[in-house]
Amino acid sequence: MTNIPDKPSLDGIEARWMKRWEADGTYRFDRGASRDQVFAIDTPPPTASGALHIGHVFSYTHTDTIARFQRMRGRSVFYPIGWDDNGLATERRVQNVTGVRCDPSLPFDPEFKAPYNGDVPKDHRAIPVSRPNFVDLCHGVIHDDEEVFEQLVRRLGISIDWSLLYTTIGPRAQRTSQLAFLHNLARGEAYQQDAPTLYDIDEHTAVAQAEMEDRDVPGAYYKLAFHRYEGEDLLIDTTRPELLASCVAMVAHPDDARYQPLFGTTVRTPLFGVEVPLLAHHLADPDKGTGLAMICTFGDVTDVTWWRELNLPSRALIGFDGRMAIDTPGWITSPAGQAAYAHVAGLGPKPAQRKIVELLGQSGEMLGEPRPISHPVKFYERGSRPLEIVATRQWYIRNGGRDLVLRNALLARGDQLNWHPAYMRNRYQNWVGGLNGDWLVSRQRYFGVPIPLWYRLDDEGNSLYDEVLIPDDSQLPIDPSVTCPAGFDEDQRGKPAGFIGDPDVMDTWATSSVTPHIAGGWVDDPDLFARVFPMDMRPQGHDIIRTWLFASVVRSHHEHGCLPWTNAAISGFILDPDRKKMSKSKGNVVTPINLLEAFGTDAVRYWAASGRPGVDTAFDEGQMKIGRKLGTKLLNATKFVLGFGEPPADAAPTVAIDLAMLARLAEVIDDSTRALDEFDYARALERTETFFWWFCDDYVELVKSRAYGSQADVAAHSARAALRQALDIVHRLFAPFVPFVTEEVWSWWHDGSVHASPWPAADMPASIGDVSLLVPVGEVLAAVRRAKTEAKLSQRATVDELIVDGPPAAVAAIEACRADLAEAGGIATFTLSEGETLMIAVRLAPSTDV
RNA sequence: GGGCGCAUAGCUCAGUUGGUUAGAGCACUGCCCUUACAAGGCAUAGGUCGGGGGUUCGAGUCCCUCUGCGCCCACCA
Repeated sequence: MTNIPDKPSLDGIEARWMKRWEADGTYRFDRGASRDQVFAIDTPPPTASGALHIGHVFSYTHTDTIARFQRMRGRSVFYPIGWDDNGLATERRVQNVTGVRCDPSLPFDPEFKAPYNGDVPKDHRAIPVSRPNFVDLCHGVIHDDEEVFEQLVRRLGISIDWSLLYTTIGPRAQRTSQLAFLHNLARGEAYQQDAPTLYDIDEHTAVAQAEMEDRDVPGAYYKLAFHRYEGEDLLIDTTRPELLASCVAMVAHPDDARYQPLFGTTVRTPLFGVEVPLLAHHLADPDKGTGLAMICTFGDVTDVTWWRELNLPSRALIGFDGRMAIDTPGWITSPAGQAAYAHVAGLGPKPAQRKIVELLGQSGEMLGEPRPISHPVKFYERGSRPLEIVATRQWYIRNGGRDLVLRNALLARGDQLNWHPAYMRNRYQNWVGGLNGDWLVSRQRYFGVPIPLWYRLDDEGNSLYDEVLIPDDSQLPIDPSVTCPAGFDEDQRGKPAGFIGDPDVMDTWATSSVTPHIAGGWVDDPDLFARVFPMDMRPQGHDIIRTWLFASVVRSHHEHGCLPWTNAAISGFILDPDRKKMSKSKGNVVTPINLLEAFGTDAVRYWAASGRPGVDTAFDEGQMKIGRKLGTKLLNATKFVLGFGEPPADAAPTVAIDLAMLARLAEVIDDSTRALDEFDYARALERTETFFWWFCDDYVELVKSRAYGSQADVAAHSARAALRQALDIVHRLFAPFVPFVTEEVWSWWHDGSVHASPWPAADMPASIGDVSLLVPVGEVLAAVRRAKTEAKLSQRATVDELIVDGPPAAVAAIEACRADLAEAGGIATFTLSEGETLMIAVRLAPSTDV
């Protein structure tokens, strides 16, 4: 069958084939397949915020090329997708869209309606709503976002099986996440601890090490005088004078001769007159400032270390809202000190600092002017103010940060994983080797998977955190603020001798770290799970190796004692043409939908697939134009080749040049197959593309006269058979990269989808022909073209005489293609002789033009 | 301070165990309306492969070193 359009076109092919693939179930996972026949992908669940980022196009295309390749190789591809809709990103979006904020102290209002829908005025003050109302609003917004997002992802031609769609806030995800947590708890891998914790005072939540980043911010050194009972004042440099009231000690290095005589003595703090000891600790740096530091509870993580290792008291004053405690603390006993504190009580960090500096100036206990500096400060990656350290009870999962044996086991998992590209392994090792604590998984937020626990209350109504009440697995998912633990009644909630639900939700990574389990049906479909786990491939960006990848390895290591997948395929970032990372905050993001419309999906995918694994790639419309050209060329070349008609059934390539072309193609197949097996889609595309353009420009030009029938029938049949065989293979080699146009041209002469056809791995041996033939033949062809171009003649111009003199092998090769060359070049007399080196002389016909 | 990556034509990049005169595309220039394709084709030109040193018969490729750019990590008072 052939059904070739008169005017082939790329217009509208996306919509046509998307519809067809969906109707035919082309990408449907065959769940009858056994594990060894399955290729399972742990697709990154994007945050469905309504806008598709060019980075999605880039990385999802990379994964899709591998998925399509494996499908054509005969694997049943398990290719799910989910929407990562729980967590702070969604909460923020909901706040911005609807103009509310969550206040968990409020009661549920069944009549509540959001005041706005995306049109919140600038001066609007967020309306507080109850947690159940807030969660309802979140569900509404994400539902709308996800419909939009699905259309966008479909538009990319990503061959996921949409019947496997999940969300990270959905019941199955919640159940999976909670069950995994309870297993961690039962095995002792999850534990709670009341300890100083990095805390975001705007988002009102603790954050994990993996979510922190350093930012350089302006600050200043202030030189403060601490008073000795005898002798001169001791001077320290600090960037945080506002913490002076929380000072618990001073510290210097044990080897620091300047302070050695004073170790063990006490000094009085400026302004507040609190007596603190001068202690020795090796972390104090003699070269920094005066070599003397004040220890406050808590200015930074070093303070926490000192506090813990030197057994110091806690004098924390900064609350969860970042403000100084209202009541004057008991350790400030002097009237002057109490008066000073009254000035800063209730102030936030910045105003408190200004006030303290002002007071120190007045008292003369600040020496000289502040010296402005720029210094790195820890921030929550989504936060806007520096993190504070507050003591709070939180849940942790062991990740090797406090346990060398576990750390080494997890480092070994990193070695065991196949990284593409291999050097990405270093990011993992670097991160795991540098952990300084376990994974803090509890978040004081609202739209997430609840920590599925309750606590008993004592007779006074205080929480007994050691008496954890655990739900039965069959109850999951639960919200402990709604569901009641076994053996209790709802009216005992919050009452003495009753119970209280854990108010927190889990870190969003605590749920995304079990995406293989969510997608694979760990909790409700063990048969499916056995067919897909451990998965084959985890595609993701290098920026989330320390979070998503590492957390997933931790969970799988604890739960199954193995890796969750065998391969990690790491994509790079998109850089704008000035080579800056594209991100929303920089405002240099390109909206891909316009590109998809301007160039077509295949063209944009072509650009994406030319970015090598792991390499940050510049956004380049030029590459998309080339991709568009490739699509057009595939249409035209296919139309042309098929236009020669089918050779007789028993026809086969017999002519040397035809066999040589097929031999070259066989090499391309080998190369491309090997590359895709190693997840190097870019190399596979490049090889196929190079072949294809050579095929069109040289081979087809050379044999088209013969294919039309200028020579013997058997020779014509050889050309037609070779052309069709090559075309068939080329369509399949390109299919993973440009799925729409390959499906289009394939449909002209085949039943069924090209994406369901076998990968051409074993179509023919490279020994089918002699590729070395192609070199001298190509040189003759090029020489003839050059001569015509230099004479400013048309390529159709006649060559009076072509004289070729060369080594025997070259002469033999050219002799074998003599007739094709003569016809392609319009050569009247063709003289061929043996000599030392290849010499080509072209004598053109005298111009008959005016 | 530690780790990783990159540096090849004006631009974007290939160059896979070291092997003959270093490649492609885009851009530039010239030519060709050629019956698959003018939203095309053909061709010319363009590089001391970041600098220096070393190993080797031979180095863009391996080793050392320096420089520049980028990323990750770090206990940053």
